Amino acid sequence: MATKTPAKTSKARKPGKRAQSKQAIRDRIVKAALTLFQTKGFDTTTTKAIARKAGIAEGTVFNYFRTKEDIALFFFEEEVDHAIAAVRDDLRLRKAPLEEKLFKLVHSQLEFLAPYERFIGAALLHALNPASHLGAFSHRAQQLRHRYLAFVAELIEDSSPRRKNDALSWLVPEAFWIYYLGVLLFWLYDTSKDKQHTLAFLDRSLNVGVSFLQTGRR
Amino acid sequence: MATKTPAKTSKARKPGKRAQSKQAIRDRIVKAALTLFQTKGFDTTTTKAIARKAGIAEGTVFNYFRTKEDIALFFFEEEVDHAIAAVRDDLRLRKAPLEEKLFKLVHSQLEFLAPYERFIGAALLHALNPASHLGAFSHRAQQLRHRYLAFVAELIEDSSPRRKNDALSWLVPEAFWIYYLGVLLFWLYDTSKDKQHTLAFLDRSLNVGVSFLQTGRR
DNA sequence: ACACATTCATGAGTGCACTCATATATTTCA
DNA sequence: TGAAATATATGAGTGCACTCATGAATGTGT
Repeated sequence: MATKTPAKTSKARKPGKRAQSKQAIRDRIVKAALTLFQTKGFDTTTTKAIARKAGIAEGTVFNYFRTKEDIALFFFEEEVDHAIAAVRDDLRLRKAPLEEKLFKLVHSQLEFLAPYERFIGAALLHALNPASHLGAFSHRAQQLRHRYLAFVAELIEDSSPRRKNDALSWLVPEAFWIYYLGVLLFWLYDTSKDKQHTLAFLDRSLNVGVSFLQTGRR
Repeated sequence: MATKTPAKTSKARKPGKRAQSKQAIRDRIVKAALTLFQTKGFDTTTTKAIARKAGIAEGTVFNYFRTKEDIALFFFEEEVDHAIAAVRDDLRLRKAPLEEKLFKLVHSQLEFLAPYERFIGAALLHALNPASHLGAFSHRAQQLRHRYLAFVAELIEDSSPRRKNDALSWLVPEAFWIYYLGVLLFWLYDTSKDKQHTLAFLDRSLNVGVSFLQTGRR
């Protein structure tokens, strides 16, 4: 059946059929799940429905994700990685002031999330529990949050060096996290064209926040 | 059958049989649940087992608590109320410095939690998610957290009046919350006699924290 | 004391996330 | 190329939290 002549020379050589479909199925699951989460909500979407929509058996879902929540988490991992990369790879930002970097960071996130606004709304409710169900991502969720905040801390550190031992410094990422959740809420309820109100709010509040941070610190 | 002659005079009069057993059953459920949570863990304790231990049918559990998590939440509500009352009712504390009030608050909590150390450990893991499962208490949990932090804010406000509009003031309860979780962790792993290390840590850290708070603020 | 209303206990039933033994497809190696 | 080894798909099964129709117990008005 297979007209394949794999020239498996030395060691690492085989983007074989397996690896290919593996990636494809993973994507199909995530896509199907997100569509359903978006239209029916997280809780009311069954794993059976996800499997059906993805064209696979129910059990197969669990070969790719340990739990239903992990599927959603995977999405947020992509979202955070995407946003961090967007800031890292923007050379123009290299020597830009802190508030511009943070703006780009959050803006990238919002862009990524935009197509799934309904789902995000539901997810956020959970995540505010303060840590329930969807926020109850259990372990990887913590890691993700940590990765995100570590990046934020890195940006801050780059912009106003030293002062690491400041008694307040560990609070700043916590505060940013709360701020970020606030922005998300604002964004969700923002009915202005292209979410312009959110962007304006982001711009202003970051300016105020950063300048407060730097004044209070030095 | 009933040899009862209820002199139902005017309006509000009847601690009837109903209300009595209602309270009793509620207590039986909570007690049974806590014992099981403590010995077998939260997740591995089934509602059926709770019902059996409480001597009632499984469905009855759900006449008293909407979810299994609500049972645990009820326990924490009692815990917080108890601790707040302990501080409020201690007249000697009325004009004591802030750090003493906070000490009493947290100390009361730890005393209350002591018999269920194992369960707390499990619960804390969940609650750190940052908001998962047990922390996923969904709504009442938020209210509880809010009630607790509002009381803390009240104590702080009493001790160093004014300065309400300080840009940092909203962060202080958040910080205290994180601090409190830290204390719990410390306490859980504290093997010293009567948890003396925890108490010493509490004492010292509250002194430092409060004085920092007041210096930084005025 | 009797009927009507209300509250509550009951446990079989439901739907769901997740497991597992088995079948099937892919890769490896001679 | 074929057969052993390995990775993956499958869907009936499992255990659990939670629901609901029923009936029994308690409360209320006469």
